[in-house]
Amino acid sequence: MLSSPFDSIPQQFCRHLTLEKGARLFVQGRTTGGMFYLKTGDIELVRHSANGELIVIHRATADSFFAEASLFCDHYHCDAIARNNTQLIEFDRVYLLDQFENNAKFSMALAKQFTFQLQSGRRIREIMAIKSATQRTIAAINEGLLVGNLTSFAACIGLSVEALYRALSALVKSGELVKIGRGYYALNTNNLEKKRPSARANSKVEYFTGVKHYL
Amino acid sequence: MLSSPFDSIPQQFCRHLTLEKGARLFVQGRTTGGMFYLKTGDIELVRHSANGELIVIHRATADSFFAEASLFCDHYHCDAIARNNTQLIEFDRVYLLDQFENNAKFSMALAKQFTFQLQSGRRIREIMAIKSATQRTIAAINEGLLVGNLTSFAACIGLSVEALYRALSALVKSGELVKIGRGYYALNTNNLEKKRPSARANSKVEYFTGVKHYL
DNA sequence: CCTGTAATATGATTCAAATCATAAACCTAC
DNA sequence: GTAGGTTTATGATTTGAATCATATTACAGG
Repeated sequence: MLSSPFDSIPQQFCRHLTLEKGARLFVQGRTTGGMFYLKTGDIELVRHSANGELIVIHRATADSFFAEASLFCDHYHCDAIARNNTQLIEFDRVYLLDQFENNAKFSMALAKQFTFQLQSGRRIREIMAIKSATQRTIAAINEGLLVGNLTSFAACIGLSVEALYRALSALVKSGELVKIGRGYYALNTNNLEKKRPSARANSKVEYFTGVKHYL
Repeated sequence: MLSSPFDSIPQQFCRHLTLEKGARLFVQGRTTGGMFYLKTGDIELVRHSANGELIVIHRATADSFFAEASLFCDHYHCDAIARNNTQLIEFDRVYLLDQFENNAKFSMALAKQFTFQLQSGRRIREIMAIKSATQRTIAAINEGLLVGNLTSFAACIGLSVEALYRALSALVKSGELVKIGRGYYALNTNNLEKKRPSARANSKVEYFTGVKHYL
C-alpha cells in the first residue's frame, strides 16, 4: 500500500486521522506537524489571495501525498479543507527530520519519492497542455491516470465530464479503447500491436511504462 | 543564482555544457550521469510511446532543474533534446549520492528543493485547469510565472499567443494589470489595495507570495 | 423495497479559444 | 541600411469544448 520509506515508519509517528466533509485539516500560519498521505477522500489546499479571494493551489486525491514542503517550513502557507469525508495519515515532522539527520537510507528513499512525484506531476502538466479532449484523454489513460471513477478522472485532466464521455466514445469508435463495461474502459492492445512499427516491435529497448514507478 | 544546495557543489562535480538546437543531451536507456540545471534555452524530454509516436513528457525552460529522478535510476527513461541553443550544468550523480550518505545538511537542502518544486508544479497544474483564458492569465501572473517573453509565457500556461494577448488586453481594461510597455505588463497594485477588504489589509498573517521561494 | 443521490451517458445549443490573416515594432545579421 | 525573422498585436472566422437538458443505471440509507 504505502511506498518506501513510508511503509517503514513506526506507528507512533503515524497519526491516523478522519475528517468530515468541510473540516479543516490545518490553517495558514499554523505550526507544521508533518506531511500527509491521503488514503481516501479529497483535500483542497487553498490560499487567501492578496485581494481576499480563495485560490485553490492543489487538490489532493485518494492515494497521494501532500504538504511535503511543510517538512522544511515552520508554518503552513495555506489552508487544507476536506472536500469529502477523508482518511489520512500524518507523518511526524520531527521524526522525519531526525531520520534525515541519521538515516541516509531513509532520506534517500524519501528524496526518491519526491523526484518520482516531480516526474509524474510534470507529465500530467504536459498532458493538460494538450488541447484536444480526445488526445488528452488517451494520453492520460496511457499514463495510467484512469484509476478512480470517470467523474474524478475528468476533473484530474481538466475536462468536463461530458467532454470526457464523448472522448471515450470516440476512442472506442476509433479502436484505441475498448469498453469493458459501464464506466470501464481499457487500452485496446490489439490495436496497439497493429499500429506498432515492426522494427520497434523487436526492439530491445525497455520502455518505462510502469505507472506506480513514477509515484 | 543557483539555489541551495547547488551553490555549494564543488566545480569538479559540475559539468558545464552547451548544446546546439536539435542536439541530444541523453537518450532513453543510457546510463545516468546526474541531474541538470538549465541556464538558458529549452530542453524537451520525450518518450517513445508503445505505438511508436513521440510523447513530450516535460519541457524544461531557462532557470529550472530537470532529470532529478535520474539520481535514483540507473538509466534514463526518456530522450532529452535541445529545442534551442542551451547552456546547462550537470551535477554529478555519484557526488550527490555520496552527499546523501554523508552530509545530512546537504541532503535536507536537496530534499527541500524537491518539495518546493513539487508545490510549484502543483500550483501550475491548478492554474492550467482554469478554463477562462483571462482568469488563467491573471492567476499565472499572480504566481509570478510571467518572467520571459509573452510567447513562452503563453506556451507555459497552455494558451495560444493570440488568446494571451487578448487576455492581457482585457486585464488592462479591467484595471487588474497595467501595461508598462510593449510586451511588458505588471499587476496593478492600486487596484489591489482598492479591492482588498479592510480587515485583511491590517492582517498580521504573512502571505507566502515569494515565487523564488517555491522553486 | 423505496427513495434520494451520484455516476454514466448522449443530444442540442452556446460561447470562447483556436486558427487564420494581417501588420507594425523590434532585433539580428549581412 | 536593409532583409529576414521574431515578437507583439488585433480583426475575422471556425471549431470544439462547455453548458444545459434529459435519461438511465447504480448505489447507499432509511
